[in-house]
Amino acid sequence: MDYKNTLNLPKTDFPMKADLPKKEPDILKFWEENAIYEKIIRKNSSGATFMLHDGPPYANGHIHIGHALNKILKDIIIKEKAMHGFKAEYVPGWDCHGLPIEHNVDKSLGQKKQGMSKLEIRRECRKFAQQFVDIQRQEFMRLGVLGRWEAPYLTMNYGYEAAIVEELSKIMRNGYVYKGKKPVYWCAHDATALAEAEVEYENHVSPSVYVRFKVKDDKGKLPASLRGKNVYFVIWTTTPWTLPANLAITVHPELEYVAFEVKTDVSFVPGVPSQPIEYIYIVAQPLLASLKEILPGWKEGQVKGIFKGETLEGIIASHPFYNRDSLITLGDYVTTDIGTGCVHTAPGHGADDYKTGERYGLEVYSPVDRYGKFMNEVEFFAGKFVFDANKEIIEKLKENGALLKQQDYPHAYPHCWRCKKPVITRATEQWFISVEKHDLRKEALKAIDSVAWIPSWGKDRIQGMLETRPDWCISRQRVWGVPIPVFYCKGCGQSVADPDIALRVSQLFKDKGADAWFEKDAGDFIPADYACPKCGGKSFEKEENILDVWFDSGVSHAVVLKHTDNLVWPADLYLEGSDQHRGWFQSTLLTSLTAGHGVPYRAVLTHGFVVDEKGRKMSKQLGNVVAPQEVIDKYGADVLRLWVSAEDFRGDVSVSKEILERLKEAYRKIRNTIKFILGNLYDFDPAQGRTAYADMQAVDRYMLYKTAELVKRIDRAYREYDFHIVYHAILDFCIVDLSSFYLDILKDRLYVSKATSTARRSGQTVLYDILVSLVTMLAPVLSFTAEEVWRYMPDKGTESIFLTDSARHRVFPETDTTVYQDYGRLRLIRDEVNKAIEIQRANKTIGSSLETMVVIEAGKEDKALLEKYKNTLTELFIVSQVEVKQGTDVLNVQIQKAHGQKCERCWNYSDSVGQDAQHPTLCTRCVEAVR
RNA sequence: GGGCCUAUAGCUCAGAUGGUAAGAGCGCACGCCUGAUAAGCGUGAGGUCAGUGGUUCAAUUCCACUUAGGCCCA
Repeated sequence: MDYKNTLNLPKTDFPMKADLPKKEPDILKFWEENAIYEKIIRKNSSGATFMLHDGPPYANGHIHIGHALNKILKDIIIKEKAMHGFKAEYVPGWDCHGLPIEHNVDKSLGQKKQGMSKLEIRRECRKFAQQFVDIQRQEFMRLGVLGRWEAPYLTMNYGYEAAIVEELSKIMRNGYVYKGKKPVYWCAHDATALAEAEVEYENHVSPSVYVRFKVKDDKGKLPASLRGKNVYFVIWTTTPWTLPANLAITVHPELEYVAFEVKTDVSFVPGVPSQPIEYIYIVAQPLLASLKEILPGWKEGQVKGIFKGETLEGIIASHPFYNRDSLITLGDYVTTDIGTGCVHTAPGHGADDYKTGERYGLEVYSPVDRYGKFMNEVEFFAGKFVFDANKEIIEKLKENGALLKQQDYPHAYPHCWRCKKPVITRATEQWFISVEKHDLRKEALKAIDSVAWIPSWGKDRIQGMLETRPDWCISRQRVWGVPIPVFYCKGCGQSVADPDIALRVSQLFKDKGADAWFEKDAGDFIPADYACPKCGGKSFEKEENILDVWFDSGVSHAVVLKHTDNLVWPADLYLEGSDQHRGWFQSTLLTSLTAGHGVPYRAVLTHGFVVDEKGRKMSKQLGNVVAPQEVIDKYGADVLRLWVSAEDFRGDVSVSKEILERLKEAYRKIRNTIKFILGNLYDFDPAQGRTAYADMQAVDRYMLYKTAELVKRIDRAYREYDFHIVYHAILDFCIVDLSSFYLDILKDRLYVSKATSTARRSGQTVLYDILVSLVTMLAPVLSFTAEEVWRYMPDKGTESIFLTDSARHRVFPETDTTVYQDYGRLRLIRDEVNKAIEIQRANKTIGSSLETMVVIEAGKEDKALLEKYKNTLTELFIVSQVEVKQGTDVLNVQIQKAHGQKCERCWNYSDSVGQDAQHPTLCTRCVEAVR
């Protein structure tokens, strides 16, 4: 007789091979066709809300692995909350305006763009953005992310565009918006401002000059020994044409500066007789050596004093050819790579210069027109094109005895990407949001105190940034964006930034979007009776600038959370990469505070960036880029999701072939464990077949305790966003507690015992509870697999696993502390037994552990423990016989050959084999089972 | 150059107000099983806790610096 047929071997159709890349699309279809996301929301409609507000990715190009990381993290959180009854909506969004898109459109339009109107260009941009919204939506959905994909928020939606203007009008009304000047890259040939991304660095030879500025008033800051001498600051610049706009000289506060005496034959000064004169020059000490080589007469000079840069602050020097002061200022951007350590500063012609000027209250002086020509007010050079003026300026310096040296200087210089001509930096009128108005900076710093920053250093980071950030320049000289709703009086040029008019503009945007700005005239937006507050004029023209895209996404908290069904303001959580401390977290906070909303988020969680196995960032050059699509095609989205969960995302997150291979193995282990459990529940009906807790075997109760412990740990890890703990704890549980312990032990009982016996049902009851716990805990991470498993459950309860309430399945009211402690020790003894068996295996005396009898000599306590569980020891050790003897406190395990015959059915060795005439090859237990 | 952060076995992660805890799982090696089978089980080998210096009776754990790397600025 073939007794194998009398065993209860596992049976299940749940496949061992996951075949995720093939299977996942079917599950996606199931979710979509059955509106599972909507059903989840409906199920939780009376629950507490959990509002995670999605940061909009830029609708430009395909998603990369960083996007996948971010979206999967959000999805894990949303699903976990939803499975605990929270009303957790997820409305994804996209950032649609801005330069990068305009760029791409420019590129594809090529020459055609020249003849196109702004409206036409905007239409192209909208098309481009929409195309990538659709692409990215598909790519995000493929990751298994559930959400309101059919109605995402797009910053280019008409309603959104209108709302942007509405928010801006609130900020205007509260007095934060002002007009100022700021230097930007400017192409004099095309008469247009250029963005950072629109300049290309090309080799260029500039006429560099060393120029001396005479100290006019040292404010008592120079040593007395220098008093009455000819003291000069020496600057170096490669743009002599910016000298007419010089207002300051900047030194580094921490650097050492020297007063260097040079006896020069100043024959280059007309009218000065050829005789040595002593000059004192102030330059940075570390640069002195190289300057000695360059400047005539410096080799023989002498250091007459040395002082720190910060002591020079406030000294007044004279402009080399105008009757104007040049203030000595401090700036830590001054370097000692090249130059003199004293930096010519023209706040209207450079970014650093501008910041310094701002700190010292200097005018943003930029007397150059849109064609790069000096304005009329510029003495000597009026009307001259700046690059042509270089030569004349150098002549003027010579004339005035201010030029110490001139030499050509080849370097990389920014050029216009379109006309390829060198660009200039020129201050133009810009709109700003002031961070000082109404103590906004202080308010913002106070606000971040009330936010939970995870990890905690996120607060230090944004705090440092807020403390030093300048006013927010919100205007851009571009086409693809939301216009700044202000006007200029045609009569007097007065700007009109009126919040009420802005609100009217917003109303008009609701139907046609911001395109209305480009279709209509100023008069269509301004009430007919409106008069210029300055001159009373009644005709106006529209502002040409558009808003910084950071403003668009910055107001999403108000636009989306306050105006979308089921969403609430403020957000419970923002979750983005750590680069957003400067970006979205700040633009959100500032727009919210200035518009009068308050603090827009309760918690801000950040993740690091995806790097390779060596911790280096991904780049095409290094060839270490991992595309999410490739991972999905090769391993499946669930393995990608497992990766997201396995890594501690608070730091940088690495991905590599080995990491993915390890995760694939981990996935298979989890899957196989589940498959085994499912296979052993084929005849189990949880409604009818449950064994009462009191009737369960000790090890079963122990496992319930272990599971309860795990559940507690996992729920807490989810709450604290420690997903890598979820991963490790579940994987370890599957390997250590289930596969190599409980499941291994249980096989004998499950296979051999009578199908309906309490021994077997007790195990099945526990297996079932473990499975439900496991799969519901895994669902937020391994969403596809969990959904698949759900279909094989003995009592498939809900249409989708995400419609079940995890908490309901994770209640373990009865836990037996004694059995828990006992089994803790028993497992250690089990380890000892295994070691002893292994020695015999190595000796080739035995193969299977069932061939053995274990003799344990134990101390008093262990002996008592072993006797207590005497009847279960063979099962625990998976051996045929166990004998316990009194020994010393040092455990001694002896392995002997088991006595009796091997039972043909259960493979245990027993003296009872052969006793039954009908089944001579079976042990009594099996005879019972078979009968 | 500045701000913030990271650095424990090949991989992913634990760990300690500073001292008898340097741990887990995977991978790897060797073996067993063949009734979870492109599965399962057992045993074992892997780490100067990035480096240097300091504080201390004692540091991988505290401090400083260095190196490598990341984000944001410049």
